[in-house]
Amino acid sequence: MHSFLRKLNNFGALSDEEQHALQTIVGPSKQIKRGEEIIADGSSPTHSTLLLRGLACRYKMLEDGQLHIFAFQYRGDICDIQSFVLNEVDYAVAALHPCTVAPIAHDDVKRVTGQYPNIARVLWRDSMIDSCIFREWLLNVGRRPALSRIAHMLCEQTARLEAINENGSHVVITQAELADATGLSAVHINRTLQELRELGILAKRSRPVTILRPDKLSAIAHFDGRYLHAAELI
Amino acid sequence: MHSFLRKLNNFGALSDEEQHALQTIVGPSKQIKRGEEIIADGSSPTHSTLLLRGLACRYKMLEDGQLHIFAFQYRGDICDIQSFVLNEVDYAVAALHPCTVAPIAHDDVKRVTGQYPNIARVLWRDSMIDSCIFREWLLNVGRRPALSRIAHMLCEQTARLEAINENGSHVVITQAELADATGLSAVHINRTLQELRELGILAKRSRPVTILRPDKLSAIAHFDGRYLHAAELI
DNA sequence: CGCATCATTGAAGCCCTTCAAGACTTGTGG
DNA sequence: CCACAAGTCTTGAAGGGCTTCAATGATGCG
Repeated sequence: MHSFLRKLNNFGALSDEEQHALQTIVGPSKQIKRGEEIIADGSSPTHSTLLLRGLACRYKMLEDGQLHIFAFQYRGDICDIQSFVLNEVDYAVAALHPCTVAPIAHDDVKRVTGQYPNIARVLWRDSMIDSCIFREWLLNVGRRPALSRIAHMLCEQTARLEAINENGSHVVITQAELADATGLSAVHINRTLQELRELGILAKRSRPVTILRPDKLSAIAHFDGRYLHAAELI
Repeated sequence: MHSFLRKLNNFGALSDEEQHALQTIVGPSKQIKRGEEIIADGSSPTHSTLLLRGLACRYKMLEDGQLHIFAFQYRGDICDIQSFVLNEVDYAVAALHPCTVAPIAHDDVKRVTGQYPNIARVLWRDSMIDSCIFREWLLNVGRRPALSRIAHMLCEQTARLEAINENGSHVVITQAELADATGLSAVHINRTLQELRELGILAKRSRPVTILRPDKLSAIAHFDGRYLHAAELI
């Protein structure tokens, strides 16, 4: 049913009963417009938010107005399980495309995880995969030159689309958003994408970003998708 | 007793019974020499490792031999709770100073978390704080110029020393290690530290790094320590 | 079919890197 | 207590990757 169930269940082998328990705590869905904020920075929501459709990002606003995106969220992702565990979020979530979201009340999560340790384990595991991705991004931003860095970002997003069975879909992220996520300037993103096109790795047309040679892209990025822990999903 | 208990207990208000359960699963401690590896990248340990004394770091080795440090660990930290939740670690842990460590068997963690949901919650919470720190580092590396970036790193490490009641202690991290953690070159770390000294923020002597004006350092770093979720500890 | 969004381009320059050598510090053994 | 080695810090010079600014061109939606 819910894509998040499929995702969570891949890890911990949830029983039917556990799956049912999880299904019943998902609240009524809601539409969010492109560009709208889903969760405000510094807020203490009483529910976590499940993304059912669309593309969202988690980001922080810096003191000088700069934006930094540190996660892209696809359907099935719980955008702020953190607010359950830590009560407060230290980031914001916004819709990059029109989204459908649904709330999961913290009280319900508490009850269900108390009753079924396996559910707690599976949610914990899901949030640890988030951590793996953060670390990989840290490496990416801290160490790799622009060409590899952007290649890596494209590889990851493609892998994540594949993991939710949207193989046909292209990465639809603007150059400005890519810049905010990689810590590069939009201008340099543009020039580097052109370089990838000239290498025959990306299609000439700039939108959507179309990967012609995933093998070469992975090689440039030194991409090893194991950190996504999504092997089971493909 | 164990410093990790004090740390965990600050969050979730563990009962005496729960604290006792946690205490009993800590295995016999072991000494690790400076520079020695504590956990190997890619390994699947059957226990997680608790740091009881010393300074360790988590890091990844890049394809070209570059090192990237993405976390410093102090006493009380569980270096790889991830291996419990995800079975495999995708990083290595090494001792930067002589360390004392103790194992916590995964089987015991599984038993105890199953029996006491509150313990699961508290461990989960601890690993989420890790995530908060990763995100902050991501921001730091991705966006801030060298001066702010290094200032931020110094602020964080000082705050963490204070959180474990080692106020008197100075940050004892070499310039090369700082470089590996901030994604800057060792040469530039050196020049930027000199700049901080000339500003009167750090003491003239280079070792140990001595902060004379924490207020100015925080201001340059735009440091807001709330993401450490250690307020209760100070 | 007009307007907003997104992508592209050129020029100038700075922040940071790399390389390579030398000075200082610290700990260890004689 | 001194000598030596290893580790750490410092310095200079040259250069490159990326940024900023500012303007123009393309795209696509209502």
